[in-house]
Amino acid sequence: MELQLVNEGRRGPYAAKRLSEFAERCRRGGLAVTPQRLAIIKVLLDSDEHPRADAIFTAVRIQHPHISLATVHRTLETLCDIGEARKVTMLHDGARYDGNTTPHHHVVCVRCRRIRDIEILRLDRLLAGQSALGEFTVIGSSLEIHALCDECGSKRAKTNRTKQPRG
Amino acid sequence: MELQLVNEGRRGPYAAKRLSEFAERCRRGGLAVTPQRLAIIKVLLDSDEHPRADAIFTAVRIQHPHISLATVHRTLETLCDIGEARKVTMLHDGARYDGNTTPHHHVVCVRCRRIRDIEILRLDRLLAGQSALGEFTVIGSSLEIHALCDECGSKRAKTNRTKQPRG
DNA sequence: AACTAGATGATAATTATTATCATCTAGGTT
DNA sequence: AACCTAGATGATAATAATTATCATCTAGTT
Repeated sequence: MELQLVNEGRRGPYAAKRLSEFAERCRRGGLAVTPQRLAIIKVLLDSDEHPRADAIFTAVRIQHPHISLATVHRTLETLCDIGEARKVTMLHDGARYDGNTTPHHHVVCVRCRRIRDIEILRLDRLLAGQSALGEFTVIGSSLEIHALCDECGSKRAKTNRTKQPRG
Repeated sequence: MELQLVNEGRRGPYAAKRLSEFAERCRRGGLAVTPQRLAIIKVLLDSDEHPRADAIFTAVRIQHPHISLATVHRTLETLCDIGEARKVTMLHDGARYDGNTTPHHHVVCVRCRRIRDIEILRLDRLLAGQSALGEFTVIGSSLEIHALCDECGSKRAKTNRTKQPRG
């Protein structure tokens, strides 16, 4: 089978392993291992809901009533920076619109957020044959390729990584 | 070639065709053909930048100094509703995070925004062999499959389409 | 135990988007 | 051509997510 829903049953052991390695990965990333960070990664690893910051905040507050929402936002971005988490959609500084309604996909520069259209006929063909996925009825799809454009690549080489707004 | 950047040169004739059909498509969608809508679709079709609402607002204001930003936002969403435009990222009500850092993709219910992970090994293999795309150096990628979950599908059948927040 | 770079909490500020509502108009009818 | 009305617009307020600021605190080192 080409496309398949990930078996949620596997998440338990996966989360345990990730958590056991977390402290070391923080150190490797130059980050302090704080109770807040541990609590946040724990909640994130235990969730299968791809939660928003506020949902994680709510969950973490049960054990850490004094944690700040700002800390949750900051920590989630930090975790993404060191590769310990991933933002499902990275373009969250504002909605972007496209007048091209023919099937196509996008390359996005992770730094300047420039977007260009791409065609992947084989992917479109693969997806055309997939009208359902478990309990989901497929409507359409869009591949987002994360990239660094040449201009930003050379800038990055010079300047020391300036954090991008909104992430 | 599997992946290729869309040739921007083709956009001129495409935009002209889309614009010529726009009035009819509005009527078909039950929408009035207003000068504001014409101005907005024109700007969108002429742009290759996948612009934000505020950029479209700025461009449209040259010819329509009295247009409101709210109209631009509303119109863009309306155009998406009737299939005359597309939002590059549809998840714009808040960032969603994922603790699973292994390569995988997502199915999203366009109504309730539930997300589930999917595996598409063939796509991952296809992308693994692609380290550059024109002026872009590939970092990673994520396929977002838009779908309707069974629960929302049956709801939609009953209730008359309630507009989703934020779109 | 002392030190300090970096982390946190509290809160203000910013920004994108949506809601509200009075007014206006596209597109049909008379 | 004047008239009607559902729907569209403009102006502005409200909402909500995220980021900035800054005083305080603490993880990890000395």
